[in-house]
Amino acid sequence: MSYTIKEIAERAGVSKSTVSRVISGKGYASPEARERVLQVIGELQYKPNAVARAMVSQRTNNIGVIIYRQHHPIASHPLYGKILDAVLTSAEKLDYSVFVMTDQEMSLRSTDFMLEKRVDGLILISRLRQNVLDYINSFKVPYVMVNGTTDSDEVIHIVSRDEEGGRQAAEHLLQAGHRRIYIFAGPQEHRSHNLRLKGFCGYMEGQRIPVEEGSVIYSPESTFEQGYRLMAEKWGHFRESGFTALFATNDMLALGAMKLLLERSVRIPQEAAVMGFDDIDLAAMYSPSLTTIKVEKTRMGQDAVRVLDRLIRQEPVVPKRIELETGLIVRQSTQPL
Amino acid sequence: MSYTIKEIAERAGVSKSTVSRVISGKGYASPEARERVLQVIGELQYKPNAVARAMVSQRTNNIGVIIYRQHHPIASHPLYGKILDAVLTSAEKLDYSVFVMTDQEMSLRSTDFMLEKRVDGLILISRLRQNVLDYINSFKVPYVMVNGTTDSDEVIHIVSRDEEGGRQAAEHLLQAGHRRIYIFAGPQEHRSHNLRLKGFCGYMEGQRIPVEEGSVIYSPESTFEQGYRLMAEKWGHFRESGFTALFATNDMLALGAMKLLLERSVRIPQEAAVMGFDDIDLAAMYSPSLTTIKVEKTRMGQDAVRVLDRLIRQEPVVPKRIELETGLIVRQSTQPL
DNA sequence: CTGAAAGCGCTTACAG
DNA sequence: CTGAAAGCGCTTACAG
Repeated sequence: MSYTIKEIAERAGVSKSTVSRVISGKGYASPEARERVLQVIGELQYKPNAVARAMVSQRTNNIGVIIYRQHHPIASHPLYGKILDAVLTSAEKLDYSVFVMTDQEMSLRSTDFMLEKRVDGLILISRLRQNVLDYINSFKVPYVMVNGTTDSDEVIHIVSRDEEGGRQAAEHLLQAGHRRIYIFAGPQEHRSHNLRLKGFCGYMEGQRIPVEEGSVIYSPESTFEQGYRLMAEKWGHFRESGFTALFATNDMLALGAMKLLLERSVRIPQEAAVMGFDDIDLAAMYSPSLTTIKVEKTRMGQDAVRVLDRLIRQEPVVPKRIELETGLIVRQSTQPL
Repeated sequence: MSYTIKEIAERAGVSKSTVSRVISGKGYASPEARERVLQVIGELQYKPNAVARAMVSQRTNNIGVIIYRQHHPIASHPLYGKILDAVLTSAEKLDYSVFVMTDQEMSLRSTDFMLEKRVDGLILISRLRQNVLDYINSFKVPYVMVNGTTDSDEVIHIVSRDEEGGRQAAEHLLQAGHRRIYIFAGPQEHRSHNLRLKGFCGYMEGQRIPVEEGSVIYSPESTFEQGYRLMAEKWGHFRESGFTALFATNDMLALGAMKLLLERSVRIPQEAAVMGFDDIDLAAMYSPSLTTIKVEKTRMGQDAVRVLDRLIRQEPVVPKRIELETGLIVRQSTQPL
């Protein structure tokens, strides 16, 4: 098929060892030998076989990304897709290739795939079951968790300051004059949804305007469709109880709810302000654009790669847990045009 | 680090060859031997080293996906992200792992990566330069192009019937009573944008309502922001010339334009109907939801994997060019609520 | 500075 | 049915 180091060696009139040395740049090679080898490599468009290399060096220069999602959009997920983009870009800079797998069942299968020595390390995105984590731990592959849920202090983990973000959201709505705020809370078993709600309620309480009983609507899913359905269902309650604002623990829920409101001809933000969390692309594109709390998606992907690279190279990783700042993004949905 | 076939062999009291045979299932092994080997494998959680396997079998069971994009959203791109999702899912079913690379410069670097024998085949998404294609061709890696642009009949190629889709769009707008239609045409060097426009204009001409000079606005980009900017710029022209509908050659342009119109308090569809192309998720979510021409994103990804698998296994691939049907999706933006 | 040799962890004929 | 041997394409000490 294609050329091997042996053929390069023959054509250049040197040994395989010498060819290997000039390619790697490690070890000596006389200028003349180097010259001839490079020449032949150029002519033949020789590409070293990465598999053979990995075999001997015990390093593949591949990293694996597993995105755990129960529902459909995965690579194209507005949040995880962005993180993936950043991982791809950052990995390339460090000369890693990246395997991407999605796992809808949080099974061990995707993990096994990766553990067959195909990768030097793993980036695990989103929430995964403890048994999967235990399984991964039982092999000693370096890995980094992004936006997941774990109690272990040993797990290298990158998250947002979701609780602080929840506080920022509450603060903004209060400042905008809202007192009666409706809340759509996504799946509470997810660390982020849970902390966002906690931060929000905590701030309100601190301001002596505690969140009322019955104004928090829990949702087992955090999709656009769910936000729409939920608002359709709760619309009567929302309107009759005199709420003036809606906060959802992620943008998709907020946007779905907002669409329903718009279809009911509710003027936003005049009659109802809406606020989300994540700052997905769609938030800025919507009409009205959605006020939200920004999550550092790109940074998460970059940090994941940076930290994983250190882990792979056995360099010390300082904080086991990286927490990224959130930020308030005020847009049309909470502010008059 | 982890166990090798040699250790399994020792513990099971057989030779490496026998272990290999029971793992692969090819070749004979006595029930007793098989039993013992399987037992040891289970106890030790032995995982065969995929790299060593690839080395000898000359098959990696990996495929590479390269997405060529000049601008930012890549994995998270509303169209390509969906295709990628389908590729990931389909590949897994056929036991392939997938490398994902994005290439913003359409350079040879990403290609080189893949050509270092890391993959059995390649899926190239979006438009790539001819020189990259020539380069890939000079090696004989099997590959499939998705939604690209090529004249070569040799290239296995999956596309949509974009011209037919353009016709469907025109037909729909005419039937809805529109005669004066404004058009935002994305980058014409892209096969899809070009054909969509061609199909649209062709149908109009056939109906003796040829598209007017000056009603086609060419755009070098096909982003949401660009659609918004373009409409902001052309708004005066649009309004004063009495256009009643806008057709854009993709959803992002259409949506961006629609946001501008909504901010100018134009009632959609009563005062201006808007129509896009692609049927990205956002189209259904927007308010008003966007009428569009559906592209079979999932099917594209599935077919790409299916065809590439045949190519890799050296089975005959029947049509070199697969064209997928488009379909009209009528939503609020062209139809009164 | 350079080459012969061993070895990475498997698979695959080939004898037995 | 089973094991010894060769080999996949590299890299890495080790002599010279």
